[in-house]
Amino acid sequence: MWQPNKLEQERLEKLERLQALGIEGYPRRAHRTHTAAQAVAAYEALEAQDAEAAQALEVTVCGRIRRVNLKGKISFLHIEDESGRVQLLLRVDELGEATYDLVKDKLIDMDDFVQAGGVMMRTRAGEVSVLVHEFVLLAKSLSPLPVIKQQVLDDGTVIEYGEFSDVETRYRQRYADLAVNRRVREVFRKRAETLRAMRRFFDDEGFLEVETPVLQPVYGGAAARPFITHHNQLKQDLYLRISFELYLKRLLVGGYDAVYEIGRDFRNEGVSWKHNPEFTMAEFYKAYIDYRGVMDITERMVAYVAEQVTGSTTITYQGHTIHLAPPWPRLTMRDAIRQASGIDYMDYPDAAALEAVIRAKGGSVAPGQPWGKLVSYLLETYVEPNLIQPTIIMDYPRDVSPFAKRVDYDDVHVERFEFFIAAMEMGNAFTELNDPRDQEARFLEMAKLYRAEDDDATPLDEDYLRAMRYGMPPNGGWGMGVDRLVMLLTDQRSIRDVLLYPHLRKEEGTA
RNA sequence: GGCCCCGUAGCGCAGUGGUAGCGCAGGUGCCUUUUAAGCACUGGGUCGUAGGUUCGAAUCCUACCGGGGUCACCA
Repeated sequence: MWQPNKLEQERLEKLERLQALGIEGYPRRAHRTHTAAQAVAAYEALEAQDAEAAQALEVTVCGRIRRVNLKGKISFLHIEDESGRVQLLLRVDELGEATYDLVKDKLIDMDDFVQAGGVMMRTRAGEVSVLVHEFVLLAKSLSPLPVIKQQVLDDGTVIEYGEFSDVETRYRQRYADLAVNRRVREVFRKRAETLRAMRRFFDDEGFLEVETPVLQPVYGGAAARPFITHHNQLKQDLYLRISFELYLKRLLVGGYDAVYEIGRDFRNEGVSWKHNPEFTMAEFYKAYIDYRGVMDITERMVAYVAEQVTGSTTITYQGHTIHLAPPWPRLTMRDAIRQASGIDYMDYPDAAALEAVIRAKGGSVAPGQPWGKLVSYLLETYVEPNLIQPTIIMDYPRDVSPFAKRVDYDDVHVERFEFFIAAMEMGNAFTELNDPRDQEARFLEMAKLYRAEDDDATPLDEDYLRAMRYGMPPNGGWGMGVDRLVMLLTDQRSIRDVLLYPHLRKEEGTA
C-alpha cells in the first residue's frame, strides 16, 4: 500500500488543483513532430543556410521535464526524450497568463511529461530552444525522481552533480535508474547492439537461428543445478534449461549444417558479480568443422561485435586496454598450467597424487574430487586471473568434458577450449562427440564419477542418444555468456549492471 | 552457506554515548534570455527492524531483514 511522503502529497494536491482548473493530468493523446535531437538538428541545419528562414521552423516536442528555471515572467524548462534534451523558453506574453501560471505556480513539476509547440530560436546565451506558444501536460509525475543536475561544458562534456548511486535501489527501481542515469540507458542500448551484431554475424556466416525448449523433461549439456517446475495438466516435472546444447545438436541430425540460438539459461546456483540465476547464452553448432574452426569463428565474431558496438577492436575494460583483433594466443591447458604454477599435471596421473601436490603448494580443494576437476582448479587459480588479453586455452581433461572428442593419440585430453578475456571465462567449445556408443559410455562414466558428491549429476538423455544413432555429422560447437561480453564492451564491473532486472531477494512489504 | 563492510530526510552525505545536521530537491516571495541560474524566508526524520546495556543510544551489544565485497560452490 502506497504511503505518499511529503513530496508526493504535494504533487497529489497539485494534480487536484490542475483538475479543478479543467486540466487533465493524464490525457489520452499526444502529438509530436520532432524528437528533441531532431528539433535542434533541423534548426541548426536551416540556420547554416539562412538565419532568417530558420526563425520560422515550427516544432512540437514531447518529453520529461529535467530542469526548471523560473525567472519571473519568463521561464526555461529542459525536456528530455530518448534522443536527448531541448530547452523550452516560456514567456507569459507568448503563452498567455493562464498557461504560463501553471509553470510559474509550479503546478507543473520536474519529471512531468509535457508537450510543447513553438518555433525554434536561439537564446541570447546561444542555446537552441523552442519558443513555446502551446504547452500541454501529458503525464503528471507524482513521485519525484532523484535530482541530478548537469553542467554541459563548451566541448560538450557533461558534468553531473548529485547522484543516484545506491545500487540496491537502482536495481530494484531500474525505471528510476534509467530515467535519471543517462549512462545506464547507454549500457542497455549497447547491449541491444551487441545482440544485433551477433545475430548479423551468424546470419551472414550461414547459420540458422533456432529456438529450442526452455522447459525440458531432461536437462543437460552443462553441469549445474536446475530450477524445477511442474506442468499441472500433464502431471509432469519439468526443468528450466541449463543449456541448449543437446537440443541444438539434434538439429544437425535433422539436416541443418549450422544452427545457433541466443536465449536464456537458468542455473540454480550462487549469485555473484559474474553469475545471475538467469542469464543470456549464445550457442552454435556447425557441421564439418572441428574446434580449431570454432576458434576461428570465435575470434572473428568477438572482433566483429566489438567493432560494431564500440567502433574498435581495441577496448578499455576496468582500466585495461584489451586488443580483440585476431589471432588470439592459443595455449594448451597443460602448458598454461605448467607455466603459471610450475605443476605439470601429467606427472600426477591420479587424483590423490594431484590433490597432494596442490595441497603442498598451499592450495585448498575439497577432498576426493575427480582428477579433471583438480586440473580445472589449477587453471582457475593460477592461469585465469592473468588472462587479461583474449586467450584460448585448449585440450581439457576428458573427465570434465563429456561431449568432446578425444585428442588424437591422447587418452587424457579432449578437443575442447575455453576463451578468456579480462580474466573472465567467456565461453566454452568442443569438437563435438558424434559417436553414440562413446557418448553413452561417457554419460555412464560421468554418472559414476559425480553421483557420489553431486546431487545434480547430469541424467542420461536417451532421446539424445537415439538422435545420435541416426547419424550426426562431425561438428564443432560453442557456447558463450552473452552478459559477460556485454560487460566487456560496456566496461561494467558486475553482471547486474548489464541486466535490466538483476535477481534480488524479495523486498519487504512487496508481493 | 562462512567471514568482512554498509543501512541517518526524496537523492547524495556528515554526525562514534549528552537537544539529529549539511548540500541538492520541496514550500513561500522576487526576478523577461537562464543553464549546477540567483537572492530572501521556510517545512521535512519510526537514524533498516526487534530486543538489550546505560541516568541517557543514530552511536555500544545481540538477533533478524536488505545490500555490497570475499571465500566456498559453479565437470
